[in-house]
Amino acid sequence: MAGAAGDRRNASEGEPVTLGESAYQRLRADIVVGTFKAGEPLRLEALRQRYGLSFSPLREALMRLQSERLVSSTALRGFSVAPLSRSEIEDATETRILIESEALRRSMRNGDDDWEAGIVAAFHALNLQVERQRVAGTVEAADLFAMEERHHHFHQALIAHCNSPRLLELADQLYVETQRYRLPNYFGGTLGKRRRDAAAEHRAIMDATLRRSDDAVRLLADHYRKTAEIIEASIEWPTPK
Amino acid sequence: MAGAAGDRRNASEGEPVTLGESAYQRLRADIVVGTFKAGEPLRLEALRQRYGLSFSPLREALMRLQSERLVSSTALRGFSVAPLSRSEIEDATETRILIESEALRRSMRNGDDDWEAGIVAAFHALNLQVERQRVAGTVEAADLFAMEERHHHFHQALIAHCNSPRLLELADQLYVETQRYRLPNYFGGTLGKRRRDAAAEHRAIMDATLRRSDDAVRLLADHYRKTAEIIEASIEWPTPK
DNA sequence: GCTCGACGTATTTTCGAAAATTTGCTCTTG
DNA sequence: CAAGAGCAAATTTTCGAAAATACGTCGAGC
Repeated sequence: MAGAAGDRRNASEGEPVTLGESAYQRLRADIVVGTFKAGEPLRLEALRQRYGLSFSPLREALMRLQSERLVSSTALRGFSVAPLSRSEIEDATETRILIESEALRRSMRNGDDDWEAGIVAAFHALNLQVERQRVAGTVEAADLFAMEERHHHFHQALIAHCNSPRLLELADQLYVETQRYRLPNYFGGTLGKRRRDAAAEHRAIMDATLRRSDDAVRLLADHYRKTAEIIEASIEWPTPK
Repeated sequence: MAGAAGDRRNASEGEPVTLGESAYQRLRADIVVGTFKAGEPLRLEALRQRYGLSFSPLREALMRLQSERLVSSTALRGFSVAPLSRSEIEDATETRILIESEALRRSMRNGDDDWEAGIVAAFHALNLQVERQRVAGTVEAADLFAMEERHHHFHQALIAHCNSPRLLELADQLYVETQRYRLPNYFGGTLGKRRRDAAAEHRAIMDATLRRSDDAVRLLADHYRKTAEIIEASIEWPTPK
């Protein structure tokens, strides 16, 4: 689920062919999932042991992650997991809305039949997984990753035809950033408390998009803002805001 | 002019304290200025000799530059300067407009007296340099860098109070990307042909901004689009678009 | 004449140790 | 008792060489 889609590094992506690439993917996954908590220092020796790598590929991966705002560093004091804060979450959310709104508008303008088919397919695949999980009752980690993957695909499909490599890449980056605060929340177990009907929201967004209605943009923005609100409410912050 | 403003890496920026940082700055400058042409492969051995460094800091710098779209790489085939194309320029321009329009709107909403003063000061400093250059008649490289620096500062000042670290960082990144095609054009010598009154455009943008008029956003977008058009027209492209 | 494989070279990627710098501690001094 | 100098240990950063991989050339086979 992690380093897959939306990375323009290796032509048609795939398995990490380089140790640096693998370090990047594993580190990113560990940060997103919360294995390394926000603010925690990332000591090179520890990482070297954990992943069985040498310094060079690790530093390269950390450098990359820093550019993506998952890691921060100070000159000679090493790296640490980028901190989370209310304002960071809000900034990420609003930026994501800005990017994806524009991308969605353009997609609706350019989108052809394949584009529509892609959206419908992704939506269906997402719902299958949701159903499967609802029936099973339990939440395996593997299921969760499958969910995330399909959720991501759905949102990618919406904006796929915006015809801007930059917007697509930014959207992917922001997806990962927001994953960082969505995922720990799932694990945290406030799952039952969720009165939210995400499937309905997704369907509404899809319908409006296929209709080429500007409502789609509004619904998408609401979707993201609601998510952010739920997350912010479910975390007790060290120092307010 | 290069690695200075807008980099959140070392608290209050400053001199490169690390070789990796210095490699990053020098490489970036060489790419932006056109020392390394678009598409040109960046051989590590050559870079090692040129900068007198070892592989590790070089690779780190290249990794960073790749995240900023100045460099591209393929798994085991090394790095090269990211290619330029009409569509890349257009994408960069339109993305920049999207980002800075939003940032400008927010700045106009939040901006206080200090913000206004910063804009006026930056505008004045920019004009001083323009005047100095007009009088001198010649274009030293150093003057050009001073110009770029002040130009950058002016555009930063406009959006400085948008209250979004992400938007500011994206704007800075896109500034550098567009620098890449603006600068070689200056050197190229089509300078005399420029019928454009950039100073007037800047003044109009500033005035509208201080008035908190939505015209500011339109003027800014026009400003960037016009720049892109001029550049695109002045380059003969290998394969059309 | 063309394709394909083997081989030597060029280049990238990774490693482990050396150098440089920070951090924490102790001991002095005022 | 606070402030600071001086060390030792921990950590990051850099290096140069070793390993892995891609590239180009040449020759054999069809």
